[in-house]
Amino acid sequence: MLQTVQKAAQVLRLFTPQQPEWGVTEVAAALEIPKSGAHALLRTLAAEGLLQRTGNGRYRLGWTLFELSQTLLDSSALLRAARPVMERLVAGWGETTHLAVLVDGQVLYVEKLQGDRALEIVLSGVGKRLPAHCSGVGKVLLAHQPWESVLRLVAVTGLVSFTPNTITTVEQLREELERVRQQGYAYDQEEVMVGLCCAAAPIRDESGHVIAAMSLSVPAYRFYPNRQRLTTAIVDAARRVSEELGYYQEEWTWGNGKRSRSRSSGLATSAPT
Amino acid sequence: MLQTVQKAAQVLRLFTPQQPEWGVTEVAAALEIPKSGAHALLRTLAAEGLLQRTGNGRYRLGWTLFELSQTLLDSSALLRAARPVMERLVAGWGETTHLAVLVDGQVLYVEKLQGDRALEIVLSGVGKRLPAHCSGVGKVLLAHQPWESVLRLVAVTGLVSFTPNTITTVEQLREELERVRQQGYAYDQEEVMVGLCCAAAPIRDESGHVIAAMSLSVPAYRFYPNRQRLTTAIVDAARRVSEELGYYQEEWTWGNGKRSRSRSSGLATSAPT
DNA sequence: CCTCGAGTTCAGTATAACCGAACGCCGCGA
DNA sequence: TCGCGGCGTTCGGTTATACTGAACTCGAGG
Repeated sequence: MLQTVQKAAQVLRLFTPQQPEWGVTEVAAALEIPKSGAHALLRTLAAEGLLQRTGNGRYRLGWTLFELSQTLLDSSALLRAARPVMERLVAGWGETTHLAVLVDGQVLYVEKLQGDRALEIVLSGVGKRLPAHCSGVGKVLLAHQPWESVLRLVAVTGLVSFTPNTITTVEQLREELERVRQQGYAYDQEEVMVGLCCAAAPIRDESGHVIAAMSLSVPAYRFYPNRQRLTTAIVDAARRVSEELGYYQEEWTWGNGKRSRSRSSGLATSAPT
Repeated sequence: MLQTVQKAAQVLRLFTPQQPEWGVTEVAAALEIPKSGAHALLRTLAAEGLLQRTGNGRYRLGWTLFELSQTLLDSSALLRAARPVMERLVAGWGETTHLAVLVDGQVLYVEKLQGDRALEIVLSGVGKRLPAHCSGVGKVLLAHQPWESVLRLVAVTGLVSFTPNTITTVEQLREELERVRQQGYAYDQEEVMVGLCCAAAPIRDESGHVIAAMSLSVPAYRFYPNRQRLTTAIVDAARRVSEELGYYQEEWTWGNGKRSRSRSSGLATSAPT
């Protein structure tokens, strides 16, 4: 691993909405490296356009990052496939849907469409991160990670509690992730915010790997009466996106030696309990 | 300068909408470095989330870039200040406005709002780059760069010709930039596409540096009759954004020893010819 | 079954990154 | 007005680091 590049990436990650501007001394202190080293990193990153210098010798994120991000979005089959499905979901239910991916153990929200009947969800926002153990999308994504990496990240970040329903022990988490993996969807039953529930399902790429998760967020009083229908809706929507990405459920039917794919069927393998 | 970080940034810049996926060998060939070096770069960048591995050992841009870009946009005073002004501009004229910055000698479009009477401009798009010598925003941005850097970039990229009106010689460019700097705005008179014109003006930050440019793009047959009004409109809009960023025109008025700022006046210093 | 091309690994060597100290600059307070 | 403190910046010797090219593994295609 190239340590210099690691340092550079660490520098980039320092820049947050809370502190979008850093000086040499601050960076040096944050990364615990000598000032001259921090200086070299900042200068180089700025020369490459990943950072920009402000007038007073401090640094902010650079427009090249914006350009790269647009390239990513342009070429992202995931977003292209998910957006129309999410729009239909919002149109049908009037609730809010999220699309999220996992980035080093945390949930990163990639897209968010709000319905007209939806309540304003402040916590989640496009480009924002949240811990993974407490949301529907987070549990779906964790459930399809190797258990050791889940343990590792729990060891680092811990299981922060938001509501009485938040999962706080490793044993609870293990059971929940096992259940989520088996049934093919996850619920968030007021685990991150009282009164807010959601149902989430995994999205797979052509090779079957879970690369994202989709959810419908619903107020608790509308969630519990409609849990069944919500479940089939989100699972079906996620499966449709997966199919768009080239993934087909592994239920092959053999007819005269040539196998064919079954492209539909609501919840054939994983029916809600 | 840290060469390793430079290499890493070069790797990131390889990823384009045209080729959003790269393998080790391809990167090694593109950067003219041995395979093992390219391998180390890609692995490290992927471990840091700036890239992601696809199933087949190739690489795409990573979601961390999306996150960083969102942080940039969130904390960008420029966009926050410019967006409402651009919306009013579009509402009033029904034409398309662009907001652009300069990133290593090229124009990067940061925001684009289309009016209802506007023609579809395919070339410009949010997150896309174009050469700077042929567009209104480009000439505005170049005009406020040191002339040596302009020369350097011309030496590298050349002055590509798009239409008969495109500037193609250094002498033309020097004169035009001088004029643009003096009068405080630039025109694009069918220099990038026949039938398409625009008027552009600079946006300055608190210290007076030109950090962006704004433009109104108009079909030629609507541009020439309305050039005066278009000019005042875009210059005024850009000045309003600059003021929002903390910049005030250097026309001080002295009253009883205490100086006060003059915040308005359409085109006091730079009247259209 | 063989080949080709891809990604990956490894160990020696040259070099590029690291470091601490010293410099110049600006703003703040005396 | 002067002096101080903190900042970003520069510099050259030392060491650890990144570079290199050859060898290895794996899969796809013929």
